[in-house]
Amino acid sequence: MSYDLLKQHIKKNIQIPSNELDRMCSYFKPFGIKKRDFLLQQGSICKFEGFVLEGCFRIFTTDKKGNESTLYFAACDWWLMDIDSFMNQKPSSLNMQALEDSKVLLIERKDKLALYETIPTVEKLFRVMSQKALIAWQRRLVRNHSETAKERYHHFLEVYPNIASKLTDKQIASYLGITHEFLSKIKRQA
Amino acid sequence: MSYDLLKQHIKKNIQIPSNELDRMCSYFKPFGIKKRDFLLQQGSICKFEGFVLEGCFRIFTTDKKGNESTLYFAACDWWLMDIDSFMNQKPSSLNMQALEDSKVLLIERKDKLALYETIPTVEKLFRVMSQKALIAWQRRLVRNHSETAKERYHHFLEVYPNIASKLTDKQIASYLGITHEFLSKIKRQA
DNA sequence: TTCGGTAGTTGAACTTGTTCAACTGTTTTC
DNA sequence: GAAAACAGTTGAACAAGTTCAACTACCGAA
Repeated sequence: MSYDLLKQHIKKNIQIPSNELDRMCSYFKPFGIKKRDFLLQQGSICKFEGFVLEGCFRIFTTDKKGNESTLYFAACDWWLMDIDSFMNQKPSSLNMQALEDSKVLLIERKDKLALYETIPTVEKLFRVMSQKALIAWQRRLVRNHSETAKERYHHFLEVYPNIASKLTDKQIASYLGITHEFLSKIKRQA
Repeated sequence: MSYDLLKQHIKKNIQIPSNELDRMCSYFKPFGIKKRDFLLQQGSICKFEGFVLEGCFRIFTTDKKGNESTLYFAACDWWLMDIDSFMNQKPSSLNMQALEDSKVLLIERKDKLALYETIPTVEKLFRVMSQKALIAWQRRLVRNHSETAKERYHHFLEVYPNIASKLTDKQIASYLGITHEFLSKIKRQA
């Protein structure tokens, strides 16, 4: 059953009565997407949030100079959201691209907003998840400031071996904030 | 009245009945702290969260190599929290130091946790605030990846002129992730 | 008021990471 | 099955940022 993973995930974050959990999950609809297709593209307005069941996504942005910067990768058990575009209904600055054939559970904006109003536990869930994400972003910044690209590369391989194995070096480089040429030189040394 | 600023801040983020707002704020206690003193020190366990009324703080961490990395500055109308240490009651990796004589409103951990349980709107408030903070951290990462130190420096001055004016170049450099010597060289060019 | 500590500047040598171009091998696509 | 597109490697020249040391100026404490 495709909702099990989502339910497990939620229960890892908060305590929730099973009737509320069922009701919440009932708004999520399964959706399949093919390798290289985009779930969201820069410039469009985000009307959903998603939870990855299978496959892998890259969430990245392209700046004025044309450089791609990868914010994060989302494999199984991760969330796909563009909070800024979703909450404020403004054009997104993010791209969400499937790196392989993938399956997600999507919830529409109106349903999500309704859930916030009708099930207080949903507020708690996303408060807890957002705070955990904040901790991770803070750690990543400190790491970027205090470690060399080589150290960051090896740390990434160590912490996300499953995700790393699905990625090209170019994608990893854009996550680390270096050129793929330099990543190639790092690998030669190591 | 010292609670006005906090109340205004909350109402900017969510809608909340005034009796709930009053009750929530009643748990916050005024606290004064002198220049150079620490509200929280690396290694200790964080038992509070705070809201800055006056003055300015620097939130930073010191890594194994002895390098300081500044996560953010908190002036009037900003929050002081170490979510990781506060939620998980583990030793903090952060320092919160007053850069000038400052006034804050502090809420104790047990009161904050009780508020989450008794006033659902408090969950919403911190969900919304955390999500806004997440957006800011994501933007900062992209900026670090796509801009030079010089560009980041000028952007910082532009966006936070009030805070920047209270800081030494050393503190700004540790926020930007560069050495203070290099910041000095940037300033010479500009 | 003097002394010690910290902030800021500068230069020279060095390390880290970029850019560009050329080349190789592997996937896609038609 | 061929052509085109993309991923990865390498080298040389370059740019960005660090390190260390020396120096100046200022602020805080006794």
